[in-house]
Amino acid sequence: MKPTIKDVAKHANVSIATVSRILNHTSVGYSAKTEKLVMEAVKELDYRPNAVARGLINNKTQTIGVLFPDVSGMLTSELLYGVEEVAHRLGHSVIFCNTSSSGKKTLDYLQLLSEKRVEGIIFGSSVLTEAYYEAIVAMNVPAVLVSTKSKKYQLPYVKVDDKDAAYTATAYLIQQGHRRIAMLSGNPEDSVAGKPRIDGFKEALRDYGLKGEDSPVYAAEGFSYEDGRSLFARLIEAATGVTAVFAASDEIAVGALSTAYQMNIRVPTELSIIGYDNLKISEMAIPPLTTVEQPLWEMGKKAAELLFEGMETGTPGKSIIMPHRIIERQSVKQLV
Amino acid sequence: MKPTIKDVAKHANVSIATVSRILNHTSVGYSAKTEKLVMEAVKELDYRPNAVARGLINNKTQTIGVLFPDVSGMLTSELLYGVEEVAHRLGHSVIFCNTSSSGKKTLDYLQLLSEKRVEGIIFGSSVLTEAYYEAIVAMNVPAVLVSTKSKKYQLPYVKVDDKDAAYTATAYLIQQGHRRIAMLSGNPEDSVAGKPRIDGFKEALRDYGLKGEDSPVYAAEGFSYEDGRSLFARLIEAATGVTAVFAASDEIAVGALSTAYQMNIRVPTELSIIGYDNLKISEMAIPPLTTVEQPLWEMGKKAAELLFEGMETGTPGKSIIMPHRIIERQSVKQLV
DNA sequence: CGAAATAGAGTAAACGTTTACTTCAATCGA
DNA sequence: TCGATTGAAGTAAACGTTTACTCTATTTCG
Repeated sequence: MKPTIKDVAKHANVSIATVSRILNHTSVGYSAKTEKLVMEAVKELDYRPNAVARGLINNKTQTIGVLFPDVSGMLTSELLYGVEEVAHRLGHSVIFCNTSSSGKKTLDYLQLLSEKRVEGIIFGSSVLTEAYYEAIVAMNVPAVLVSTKSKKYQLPYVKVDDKDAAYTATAYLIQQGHRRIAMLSGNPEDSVAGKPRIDGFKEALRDYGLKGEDSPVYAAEGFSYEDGRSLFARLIEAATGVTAVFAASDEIAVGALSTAYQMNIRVPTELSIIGYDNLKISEMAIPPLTTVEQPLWEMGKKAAELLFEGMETGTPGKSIIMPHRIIERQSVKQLV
Repeated sequence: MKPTIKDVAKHANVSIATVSRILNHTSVGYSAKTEKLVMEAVKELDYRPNAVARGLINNKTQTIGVLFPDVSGMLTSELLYGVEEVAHRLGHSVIFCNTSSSGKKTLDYLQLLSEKRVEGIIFGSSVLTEAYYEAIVAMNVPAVLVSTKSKKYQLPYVKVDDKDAAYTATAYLIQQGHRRIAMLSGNPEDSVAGKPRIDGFKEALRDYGLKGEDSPVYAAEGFSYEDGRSLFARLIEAATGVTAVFAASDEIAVGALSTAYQMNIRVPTELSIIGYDNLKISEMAIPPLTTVEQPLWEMGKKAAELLFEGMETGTPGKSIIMPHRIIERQSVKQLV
């Protein structure tokens, strides 16, 4: 069995209260001499305080829960790394929960996290259902959303403005001289990454006086590479005279790139493509993909900071809209 | 404050012992009538058992720790998903620790996990130093290595045989008719992913009677995309008459692909490339990358299963060599 | 010099559970 | 009928800490 504070106390011939005070660096209550004695005993026995006992009495677990759907591992893993970094810096652990986009698993996890008495939760990249929200408020700990938001329920979020970012991407294409642009969208039912991006696309079209008929949007079920492939095939089949495409995710863009290659359509010579996310793959694509960046790592960090702020102050804190920007690489051609 | 078992007991007019028995489905010690009463009180108060109190008395936290360096997020995130899946299935939580390949951070985390009384640990994708090993045995809980191993220290591991896999890749190239093959290696000092792959490469060369001078190996510091780019540039500069290259990681392969594209070298027409890992990017590459697969998800699962087995039986369990195989895509050309 | 202040250290309660042990009433068998 | 058995339920100790409170010896100061 692992040594307990009692063993240390016995070993150093003091009371457990004294040991506790020394270990917690309570400013008062012991002499330098006994401190040395105790520290020696600690070394000797290789004593490690039991965090669960501590947690019980302090009512603090120094642990947060993070829930992500497994979708598009690249996106979520960057977010995760961001939150891990600040959690670690602040002395907290993170329990990682992969929801697999399953309602049951999410609810299961929320229950579990509640029992484990995590002090905060970060919920990422999927839409917040009523059941989730209820479960979260029932836990009575701060929560923050990352890369998602909810109009209906008041939880602070950190994300980029999807509509804005889509607008920026589209406007960029237009400024490069494109007049007929297709959008390859993810699920339009998705109220956070689906619809808003379509809206931003259309708004840019309108603002620049382009006609909607010339600039169709094709929508898929999700935002994956496979979706990108089939979306692109549909686009080509339709033989619209489009010169550029705005993909709602980098994975879609890369899928498009890939089938373009197979169809012998040269990018950007014959067709320009802009992505969305700035995942690592966009840099690695051939040609390197011009895309709109979401600062994922920073978003993870900000979300965690927001959460810890909430945990300290007891108030929710303000949502953060993260800046997005175009990363110019080589998949978009400037038209004369 | 959250309701405790006492509140439930009071509310149902029974003792806390009874509540506890009912909640734990102890087969005996209460009537159906009181059970119903208690369950109603639980509902009413929305009571959730406090896992930390439970953990204290049972000496079980139902939690494992997972340590990964952040290197190449794609690789580790797949592993992570694998372990998460089985951990969840078995009712355990996973504390995710990103070591950033830093010795200090790793040791910090090991200490923390020890204090949190995790019941097992999974250590992945980096070399096990003496200090780590000591820290792990000091915790006195089972541990398993994944995607790494240690000759010196006896911990069970699950990984593919790197030398074998490199051999397979090289032999494949040779069978496709290639006689001059370059290897783009990661860090040759790396005793798990570096040296063994080089050894496998050389052994295949030898076994098939090819001369080492015709088949140079270029080595970098790491296994990244950037490394792949510079490695490939060096290869071309050297103007060896090589017809195929074996890259020690998919990221290296994709880096090579990318600079080949820029240098106007057609793959696989002019040059064949085979990768290693079978990350998602290899499927997305242009052309789709032929590579040797490591079944990462399964490796994560196996590692977790091995760990839980160890936790139950109290004995370390047997290491597992996972199968590897060639995934044929389009980056390797068959020579006449 | 003696009372008050102070510093060092110990005692014990509390955190929310589980569980061995006890108590009590009802049922059973002879 | 009565002791033995059984089943339901309660009591209290224990898990490893923290901390309010207490005690004692020493220092301080008028």
